[in-house]
Order: sequence, then C-alpha cells, then structure tokens
Amino acid sequence: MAQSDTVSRILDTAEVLFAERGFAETSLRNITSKARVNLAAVNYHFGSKKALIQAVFSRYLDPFTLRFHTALDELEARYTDSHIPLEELLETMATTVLAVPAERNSLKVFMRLLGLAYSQAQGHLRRHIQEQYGEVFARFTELVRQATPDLPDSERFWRLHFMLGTVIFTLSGLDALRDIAAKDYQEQVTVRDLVRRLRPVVVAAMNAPLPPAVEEGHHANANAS
Amino acid sequence: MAQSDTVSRILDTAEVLFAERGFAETSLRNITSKARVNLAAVNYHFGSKKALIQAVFSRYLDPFTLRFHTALDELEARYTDSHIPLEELLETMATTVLAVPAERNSLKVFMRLLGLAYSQAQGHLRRHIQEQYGEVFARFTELVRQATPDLPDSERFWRLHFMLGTVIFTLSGLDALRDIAAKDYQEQVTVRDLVRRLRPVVVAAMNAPLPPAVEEGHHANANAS
DNA sequence: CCTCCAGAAAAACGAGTGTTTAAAACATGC
DNA sequence: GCATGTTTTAAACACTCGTTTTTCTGGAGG
Repeated sequence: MAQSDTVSRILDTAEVLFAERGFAETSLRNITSKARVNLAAVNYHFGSKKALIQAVFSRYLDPFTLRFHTALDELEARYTDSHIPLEELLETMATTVLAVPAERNSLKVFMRLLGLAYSQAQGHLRRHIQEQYGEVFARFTELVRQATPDLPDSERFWRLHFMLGTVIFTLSGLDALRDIAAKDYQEQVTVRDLVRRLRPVVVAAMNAPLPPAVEEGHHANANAS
Repeated sequence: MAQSDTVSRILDTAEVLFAERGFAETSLRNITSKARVNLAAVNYHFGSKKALIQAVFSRYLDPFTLRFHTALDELEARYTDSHIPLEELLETMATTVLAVPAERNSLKVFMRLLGLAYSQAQGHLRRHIQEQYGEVFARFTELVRQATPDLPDSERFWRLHFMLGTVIFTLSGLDALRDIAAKDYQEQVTVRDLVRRLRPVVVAAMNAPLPPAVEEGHHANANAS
C-alpha cells in the first residue's frame, strides 16, 4: 500500500456512495462506517467534506487528463498537414474515457460523478473542475473547431454541449435505463455497447444541417432569469 | 385566490429554491421563511417534505399532460391514413413544453426540476413521475415508433433517451451555458432560440445510420453493478 | 528509558434538520 | 354569542449533520 490505506478506503467507499446518492445525501458517518474507519479520519486526512469530494474527482480526472493529452499528442502527430477528422477525435475521447476507470472497477461511478458535478449545487466543485481541467477541454474543442470548419462557432458550441448532455445523461442514468431496456427488449446492455450506439448519433448530430436563420419581427418571449 | 394562498406561496417559493439548489439542500425553513409562512404550514398542508416535492412537480406536469394529450389528439385527427412525421411529433412536444410555464414565469425552473428528478437520488420522485405520467410518455413513444418504422425498437429506445438527455441537460443548465455563450460569442440566447437550434440536431440524431453490428468473440468488460 | 509524534479512536459540540404538539386566532353556521 | 371546524403560530422534540477536541496507541530516534 503506497497510501496510508485508510485514505484509499475512504476514497473507495466515498466514490461509490456519492455516485449512488449524491453528495448532500451521503454523510461522513455513512462513509466512515461502511469503510470501517473512524469518523474523524475524513477531517484528519482531507480537511473537510468538500475537500474529500474534490479528492474523489481528482483520482479520476488526473489520470484522464494525462492520458487524453498524450492521446491528442499522438493524434496531432499523425495528422501534421491535414485536420484530424471529427470521428477520430470522438473515438479518441471515447477510448480515453473508457480506459480510465478500467483500472478501478466502474465506469458507471465515473459517469455518475460527472453527472452529479453538473446537476448538484456544489458550486465549489464546478469551480474546482473548471480550474483544474478546463485546459484539456479547451484543447479538445479547438481541435473540434478545426475538424468542423463549416460550422459557425456558436453553433458548434451549442452542439458540443448538446452531445455532452447526451453522453452524461445517458451514462449517468444508465442503471435505471438499463433495467427498462432489459425488461422491454430482452437485451443486456454494456457500456461499450452504448458507446457503439452513441457514435453514429453524435456524428450525425454534429453534422446536422444548420437551423433556419431567425426571422426578424418575431420577438422572443421574455423568459429571462 | 382559489387556493388558501399560503399553499401557493409555499409552492411558488419551493419550486424556485428547489430549482436553484436541489431538494436535499433546500430546507423547509428556507422555504417557509422566504415565503413568509409558518414552518409548520408545510406539514399541515402537504403532510411531508416529500409530498411537497411531488406537489411542485404536479403543478407543472398535470397541465402539461393535459395539453399534450389534446395536442396529440389533434395531430392524430390530421393524419388518419398516414403516419405522423417525426418532425411534427417533435414540434408538437416542443410547443407543448414551451406553453406550460408560459403561465408561470419560468421555463428554466421547469427544466431544472426535470433535470433534478433524474439526477437526484429521490427514488420516491422517480416512482411518482413514472406512475403519474408514464402513460402520456408511452403514447408519445408509440407514435414515434410509427414515425420511424425502419429503426429497430431497441435503437429507437436508446436514441429517444439520448435526445431526452440533450434537451434536459441543455435547458436545465442553461444559465451557466448562456453566460459562457454570451461572453464568447456576443449573443444573447433565448429558450426559443435554443429550441430552433435543437430541432435539426434531434432530427439528424434520430435518423442517423445504424451502428455496425456487434462482433462476436469480443467479450465486453464486466462493468456490472 | 524516555521523548516525540503521526495516526486512530471516542466523545462532545453547536448548528441545523423534518416533524409533532398544543395553544391561539380566525372564519363559518346556527 | 356561542360552538365548530379550519388555519396559523410558537415551541419543543428527537435526530443527524460536519467539525473539533481530547485521549490513547504504537513505533522511530536520541
């Protein structure tokens, strides 16, 4: 054991419980009792619950950014004089995402955590992720920009987020959906199977025809704030 | 006031706070103090916090299902001998979704709530929504099935949920995204504008080519449970 | 041997939670 | 005007929460 063992026991238990129930709904007593560790250990080793949450994310995202950067390096080396095709970029991202939790036991946990990071309040988390991992995301979007030169910038921005929603929503709610699918269609869906299904959909969505230009005169309703 | 006024003050305040911070993060004291109502009023009028959460949803979803059923009735009346085109179905759904919170003040709140219903633990909520509003959703998916006869059932199931993820994720996280978009692309995005952008993307995604058949022999990794 | 100190353990702290109780205020019908 | 049922109020209850404090344990180094 490189780490004090108590630390990793806490992290292992915390990530599972967080993924199952969310952050606010998971108490430190839940974590420490299931990890068979003293309650005070969390505050001793991590300082606070917030810091524990961030540590859980870092354990996934640090290896991810590392791998993703090198994967993009290789990709750029292979396409020195032409742009990297969109399919290649998406494929690389998918492969990297799938590779990270292979060491650990669950991609599902990783995805649930990402979904929670977006949907739960936890402002500190969004800030932490933005600061820590915004750079690699910016690099990726820049490559996507080069791969889709015909798309207006704003349109590409929105479509990327549309697809982000697709992936995170589907994979983070996978268990519930999998149950329904298994019941109605007698098929057991694996994560890799879902990624296979996602690929053509995402590509088609990114390459969809542009929406009609906005008509003047029609004033939008005021749903601000 | 048709209702006791206390009841609607609670609901008005609760939906906003829930949408902003989630269910667990919003206490009854938050709600009652902001609504300038006695703490015990929630338990008196609704019975429990869980029941209050469900009541907040019902106030949006009951009118929605009503409108959506009649909208689908009209649609079916217009297409007695041919199938309703997919575009028409999506258009109708979008229109109905947009119509509901027009009476109230915020579509954003409605979408945030839907997003929370999926991502937060709150098992009772998912069950309540499923039982109460599963029927209209089933009717819609059946019409989508008739509109896309070439799509295998399981494929359509997943693609519908992909698109559900797109819409809920985008519209429920709209505020944050809108800020970024406004900063980077100097454009002020309205909800209707987003729906306009969503339409071609969703249609293209639903009509995307089928994924390649699974190769035998490649055994998927065991990411179960 | 004794000191030192990181780590684990138990206990307590104060704040905040949903819910219940019991009394007060109000409205309605006779 | 009094009794009736409904709504509002303040107070208390019984927990649970994250965090802090204090004590205890077990090796390492002088």
